Amino acid sequence: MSAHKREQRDGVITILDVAHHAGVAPSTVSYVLSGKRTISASTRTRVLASIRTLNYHPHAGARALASNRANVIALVLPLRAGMHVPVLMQFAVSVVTTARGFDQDVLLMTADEGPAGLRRMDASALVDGLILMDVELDDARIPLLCDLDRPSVLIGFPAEPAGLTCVDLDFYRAGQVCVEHLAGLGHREVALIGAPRAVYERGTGFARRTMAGFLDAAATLNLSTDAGPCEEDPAAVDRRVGELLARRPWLTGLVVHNEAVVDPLLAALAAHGRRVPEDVSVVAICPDGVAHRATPALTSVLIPAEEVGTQAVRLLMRKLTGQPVPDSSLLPPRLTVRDSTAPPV
Amino acid sequence: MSAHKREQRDGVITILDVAHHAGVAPSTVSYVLSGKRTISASTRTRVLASIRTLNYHPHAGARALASNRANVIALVLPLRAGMHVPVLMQFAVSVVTTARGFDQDVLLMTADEGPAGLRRMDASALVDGLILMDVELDDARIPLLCDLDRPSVLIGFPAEPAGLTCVDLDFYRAGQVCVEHLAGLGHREVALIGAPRAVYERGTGFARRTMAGFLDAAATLNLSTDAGPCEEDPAAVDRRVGELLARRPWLTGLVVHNEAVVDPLLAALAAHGRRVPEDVSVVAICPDGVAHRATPALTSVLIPAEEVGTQAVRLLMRKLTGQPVPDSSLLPPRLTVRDSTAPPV
DNA sequence: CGGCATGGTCGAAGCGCTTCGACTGCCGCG
DNA sequence: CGCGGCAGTCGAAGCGCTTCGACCATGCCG
Repeated sequence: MSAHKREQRDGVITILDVAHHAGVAPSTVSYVLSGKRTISASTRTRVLASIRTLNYHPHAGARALASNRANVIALVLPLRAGMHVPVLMQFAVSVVTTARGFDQDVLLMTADEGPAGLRRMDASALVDGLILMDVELDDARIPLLCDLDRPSVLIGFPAEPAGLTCVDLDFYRAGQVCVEHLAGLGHREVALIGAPRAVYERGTGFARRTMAGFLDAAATLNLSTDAGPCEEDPAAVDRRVGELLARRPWLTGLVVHNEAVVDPLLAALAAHGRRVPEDVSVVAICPDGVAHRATPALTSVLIPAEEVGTQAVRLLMRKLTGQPVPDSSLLPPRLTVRDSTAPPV
Repeated sequence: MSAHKREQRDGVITILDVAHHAGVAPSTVSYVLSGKRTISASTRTRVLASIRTLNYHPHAGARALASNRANVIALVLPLRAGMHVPVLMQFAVSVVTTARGFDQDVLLMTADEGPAGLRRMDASALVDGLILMDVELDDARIPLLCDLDRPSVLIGFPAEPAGLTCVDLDFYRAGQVCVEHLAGLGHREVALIGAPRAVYERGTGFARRTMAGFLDAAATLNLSTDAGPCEEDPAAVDRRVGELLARRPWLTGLVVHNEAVVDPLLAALAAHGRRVPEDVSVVAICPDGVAHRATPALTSVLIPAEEVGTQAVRLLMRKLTGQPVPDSSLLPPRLTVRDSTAPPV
């Protein structure tokens, strides 16, 4: 046991160990890893081999300190009442997966910390950038965002998106598309079953925009309409349907923008003696999974959670590397026709 | 604009800035923050004041590098088929919230990276410890865990928990408790509506243990039983209920361990002409929210997501500070009687 | 054939923090 | 009255990495 330097002090392999093993300078190893300078092929392979055999992983803290980049992004995910958690998680998972593809890790922040949390993220250099979910029309986090030195991307649109980078499905257009589909089939009287009341009151963009699109399209096409929120428990859904059918005996078209309510809604229609699609056509705005798991499979506008998450990360990475980004990305809705819509009899 | 040192090079406040502002050495500031040496009250207040006015936040990377502690823990959250996402998120949120109380941030890992991801976490010193969710009886991640230098806590129990730190509700006992409650009311024929088949086949501990507890208790009490998985869509639930009632015409007690299925189950019972609790008593194993939102409010054994998450973090923090921890923490189930159980007629 | 880019590599200087040993008064005790 | 000890503070040495300028061969041009 000669005192040969202090090869593996703590079982921790450093860049120095790799450098020695490969017979090069530590800086060379660093350049191999980052690609920021040209390295001859022979040296590169040698270094990479050493890295693999020693199973070297750079120390994240050291890297962050020296390079001013943590390779971590924050995902700010408030879990507010009335939001459908499985859908939110689809976004989140997509963000994490995409981020890993860029060699970034994801730090999870819930709402509880509020503004102080954002400030802390910023100042501590724990993360390089932020992705915010569940954005409200007048979101308290937005003024803060501008103060921060770090770039951010919003999933969802606030009322005043100027200067921000936002991604989301074009919910206004989605509302229109649903109505247009029903109108195209010949329906003249349609209703929107929306998110729980709290979601609208809070000023959540996607809910309000869908309703606006729905109403505007219906007005343009001269349909009579009925639009309102809907709570999530089956009893409430049943009540809502009962009232609706009583008030609108000739209603034949329904748009539902509330994942949690899809099954209860179908049950309630059945309970009130309405067949889908023979008596009532139903269009949903939801992830595909929900739509085609239902019986009958629902004609729907897809909420492209995966694509939105991916886009958000892509945009953030562009901002981090100083590339230009579009001000906002509204993904166009696409309607898939399934078994729940048909012409009225 | 005299060249006075280089006060705020980059808009970034460092410990040096604080030290100067407070008229002390940087090490003193550090000790104020960490409390690792005694600092006089007067100095402390002065330093804290400077920190506040300068709005200083330590650089996470530098701290991690110097102290070998990142103040970040990893939350490994596979989202497997058949798991109820809102429940998982309850755990996750509780973990994040509790962690913040210990001044830790939470890094979110999904399953996709597999073992390599765990190794990377370990070697890069990005996180100090891990919390693993959705543990299977024979979980592939476990052998790896022992290799790592970092402590970990499991939410859920594998088949062989020796040497590991695990927390969870005692699902075996929960299964028993449900049966005992029904038997106590006088029911003689009971059934278990379980998680989707995939969950059992995968070897998920909580599902199997609940079933075992259910069956053992029923055997002990001499009840006839019928236990099996149940898929999540309403149609499948309805089918399941139909078969069950056909096969067991005198069935009067039902235990349901599957959040997604609670409402459809009640609907199916109604559809088959069974009133709850007059004809059939129902006990659920689920978070309280689900149980009392149902109609009628369900007698249930609570899944204490919040407490489990909190415990997991507490245990991890103890391990991180070298304090002893119990091998395993099985939380005792508690049954709350509501409106869905009654003696059979 | 001499000088000058140029590709490829090295060395050293930090990045901002923690921590360890050393130093300084000051109190209390013998 | 002197000295050991202790509370309180300082200075400096890293932690492991990136990056900048320097350096050294080549190969190429004039």
